[in-house]
Amino acid sequence: MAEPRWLDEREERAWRGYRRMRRLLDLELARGLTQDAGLSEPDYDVLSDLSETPDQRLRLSELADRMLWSRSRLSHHLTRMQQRGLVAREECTADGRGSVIALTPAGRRAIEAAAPGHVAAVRRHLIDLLTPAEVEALGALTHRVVDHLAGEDGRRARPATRGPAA
Amino acid sequence: MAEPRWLDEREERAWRGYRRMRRLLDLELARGLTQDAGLSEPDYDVLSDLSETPDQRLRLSELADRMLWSRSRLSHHLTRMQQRGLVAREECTADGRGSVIALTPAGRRAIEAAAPGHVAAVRRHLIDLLTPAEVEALGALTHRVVDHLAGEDGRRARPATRGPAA
DNA sequence: ACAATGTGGTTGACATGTCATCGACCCTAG
DNA sequence: CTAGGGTCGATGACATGTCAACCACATTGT
Repeated sequence: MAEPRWLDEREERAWRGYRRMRRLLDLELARGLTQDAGLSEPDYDVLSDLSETPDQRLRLSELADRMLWSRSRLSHHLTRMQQRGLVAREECTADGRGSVIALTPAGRRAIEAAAPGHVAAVRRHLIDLLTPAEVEALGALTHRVVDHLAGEDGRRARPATRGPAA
Repeated sequence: MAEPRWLDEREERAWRGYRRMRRLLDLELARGLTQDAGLSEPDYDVLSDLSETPDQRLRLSELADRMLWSRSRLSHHLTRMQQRGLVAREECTADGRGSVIALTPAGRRAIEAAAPGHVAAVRRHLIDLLTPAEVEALGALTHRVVDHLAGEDGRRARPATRGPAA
């Protein structure tokens, strides 16, 4: 691999734009969330995924898989959220090792309070700046990349250690 | 703000896709970098920005601004990179407070060794999966978002404290 | 039944990022 | 020239994420 195909001007522009957008958008959304809801983005994601579930509760590993987090990270984060009363750990009847994470009433209140402002921010700083065609293209392109990464070589890219690669 | 405009199906798809892509792509690129160059993504970014500069050196705050990092974060990170011999801190003749960050020979070797593989990975996992039209669209859309965030309300979204917004 | 092995989750040590603060220095007004 | 106020960068305390064990339980084969 002496000389690879470097990025041409357009590709470079897309790549740099992506990185910059990533950073700025993150800062802005995080700022909004903490400011008017006292939540971090990770907090929001956890609460959001939990609240979308029929029973308001999920096995830790199920939640970790959905979020693409390592179990370790999630466990640490849940400990902190639990101390703030946003979630609760329950025993798993089906599997003695397991841990079921449940949204508490306070957690539900927090996500319901945060969601409108957060969605509005996502619109204001991203979605509403795009044409319908661009929204469509972004959806298509990101899903293609995700499928690619989750497929073929995706086993290596997982946060959790699950690969049969030893 | 009782009931905001929630995201419709397409918007939701784009937003979720973006978040997932973000996470998976990051994991994969970071994995590649550490594996075959012993660098983290932040390391790579620092070295990359430094190496693109005519003199291989930049003022700390100039570098921080380009990277959209806080000076504090950069200072901490540079301390670690300095200990590994990748960069050096030099005194700034023009401003006694200032600090000039220089790429060391080892740093240059590291970035040159890492770049081909990294670019190849960016191609393999992103750019080459996109049609030319999508590359173009991604460039356009990200830049529009960046301009929006860096402009109007961008002063608030900066990592460094610089805004006259008090 | 029970050893061997695998999996779910937690934990501690450590790497990294954030925030507030500080000392050193620059700049401008008087 | 010098006092006041700002900026540059470093630092310490703390929040967060990663990695490698580890324990408890489940599962499998015999």
